[in-house]
Amino acid sequence: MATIRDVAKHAGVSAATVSRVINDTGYVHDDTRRKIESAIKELHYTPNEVARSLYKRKSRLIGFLLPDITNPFFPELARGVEDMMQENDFRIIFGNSDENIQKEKDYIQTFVQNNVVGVIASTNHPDADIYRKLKIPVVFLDRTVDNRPSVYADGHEGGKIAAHEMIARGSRRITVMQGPASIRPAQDRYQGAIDVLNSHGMDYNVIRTTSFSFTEAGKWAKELFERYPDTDGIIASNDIVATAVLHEALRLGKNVPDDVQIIGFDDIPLSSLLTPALTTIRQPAYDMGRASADLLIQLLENENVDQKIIQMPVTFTERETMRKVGHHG
Amino acid sequence: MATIRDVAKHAGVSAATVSRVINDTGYVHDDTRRKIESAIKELHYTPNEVARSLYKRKSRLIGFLLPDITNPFFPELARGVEDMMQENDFRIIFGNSDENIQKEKDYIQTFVQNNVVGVIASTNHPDADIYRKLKIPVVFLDRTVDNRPSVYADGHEGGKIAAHEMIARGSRRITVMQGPASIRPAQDRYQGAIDVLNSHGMDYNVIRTTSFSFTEAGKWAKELFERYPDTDGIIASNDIVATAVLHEALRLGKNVPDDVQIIGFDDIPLSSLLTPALTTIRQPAYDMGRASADLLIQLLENENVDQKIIQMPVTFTERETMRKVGHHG
DNA sequence: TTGTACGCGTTATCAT
DNA sequence: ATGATAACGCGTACAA
Repeated sequence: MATIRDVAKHAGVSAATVSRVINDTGYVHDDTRRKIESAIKELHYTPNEVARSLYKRKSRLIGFLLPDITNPFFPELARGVEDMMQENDFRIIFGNSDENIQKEKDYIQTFVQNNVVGVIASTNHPDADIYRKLKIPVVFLDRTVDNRPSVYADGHEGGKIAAHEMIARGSRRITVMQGPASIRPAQDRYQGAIDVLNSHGMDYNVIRTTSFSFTEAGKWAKELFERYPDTDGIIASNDIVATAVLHEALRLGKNVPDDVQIIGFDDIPLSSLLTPALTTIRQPAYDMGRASADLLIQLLENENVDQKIIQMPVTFTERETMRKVGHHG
Repeated sequence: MATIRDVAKHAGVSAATVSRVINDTGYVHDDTRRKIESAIKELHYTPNEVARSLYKRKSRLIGFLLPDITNPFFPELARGVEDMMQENDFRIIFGNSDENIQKEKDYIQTFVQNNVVGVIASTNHPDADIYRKLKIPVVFLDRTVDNRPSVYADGHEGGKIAAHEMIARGSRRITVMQGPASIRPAQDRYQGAIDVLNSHGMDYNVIRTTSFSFTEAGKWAKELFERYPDTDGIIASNDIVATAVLHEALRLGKNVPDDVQIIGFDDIPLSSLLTPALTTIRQPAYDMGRASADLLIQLLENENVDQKIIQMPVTFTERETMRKVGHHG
């Protein structure tokens, strides 16, 4: 790899002058500029980001922490973050935390050791010391705390809509799947749903689940129909669980949506390809990713960011696992 | 952030001695070691990786390039890579290439600028100059070329199995979906399938597709049944397409697998949750990711790696979109 | 066993 | 308009 000194020698100038043309700082004669530029090309010189980072005490790297990229909600988020960062010449150091606080700590530490200028984190512990003590901007994605910079969808509203539609389309023995207690968005959805259910004086059942994993989703679906075999409406904690519930319902010979209505949350890409296609509350995952990256960049540029907390709207996405309004038995 | 000199001052020694205890290199008296260790703790000192990287001309970072993390096959792969790297104290700089050679170039360049010690790439252009000229080890994941280090599944064999099972279970008017011409694994599967079909003297139809995206999968599914309404067996290029085909078949009132058998490729997590559950050729994605990371680490540690090309086995995963052997009409 | 001095590649400051 | 030089934080010869 050629260094700035090699270029300087090649062009018959000093390293300082080369630095000036690279960074477009200070004066430099057109002729020398041209000489330097051609030297750069000849030697295929590109600046060593590590040396830059050392001197400036900041890099073009940002840290990005996700619970588990294997959960289909997150790739969309990640893609949004990555695209936006890429467009702004930032690179991403990426890690999965498995919601494990120790892993988070380790990652954050190495992020700092690598001079990242900011981090985007989707964590259950946004109020942990690691984050509070960080001297670089942090944007919390999909989860939030106090009034620290965050981007997340309106889960509470989503839960309300889900319950509302369930009732409007005729379900009367509704089961709500609560989702992991440690995951804030899951609880928001749940709370929104039961708020509406309660305010309508409806009776309902609750199934508690402890993860969003594919492997366990089937288990809860089975449990659900064993405990509440005559439930006629299910508000699932996300699309994975909803998919498992749909699968189990069909396996039991139930007609969806005539016997049971099902609604999910997230709108992951496969939801529309299910049969019947899954009705769900959509989160704009990709846009959330982009928005979080955008917010972080603003924070970096230190503009007085007016909007540090961005709550994205959630939309009822009507497909085939719920009946038409007014068309229920 | 405390520096090594701060620690030295605090412990009343020189920076060199501190460096010795950190890296466990050279002699250091137990007493001074203890003093230094406590100084490190008090100051919460962690070494600056950037300075290290600059001095040693190598980091603990590796570059990881994927076509699109949004394609559900890749998160598993990514998770495998990340887990293995994490266990070995490497961090990952991640990018999506969209199969776009220019984007790949840009990423590889910035990887190099950041002193990554190696890269793992899933690319359609493993023979491109950028990779040939790289002076650090590269492992090609899911795709391969010449005899450069790679980890990939046996797509050709997978295609053969798929065709074989289709025939064994009674399909006679088979349609093969070819998948994007630019994607090597897609062509391997296709080739494997038609090899078997041809050797059995079977007639078959081909549908060409140009991407693996969710949005377009439905389009090809429709096209398929319009052009070949009486096909009774479909070998899809991957599980996404297979899911779309299944969706369309059911929409048209066909019985799967009695009227049409369908087989996918990959075994993405949702495949088993479809109804009927998708029969498919499984690639061990997570293990492939791990294996590629392991291979890269070996390459990093010593040049003489015996097994530079790892072909992983593919397995027929029987579920519900194909009939039982011998039970066909 | 420990310290000194230098270099990794870059940028900013201060001369010229 | 350009160059010399110091500094960013660390690790390694080499000296002591």
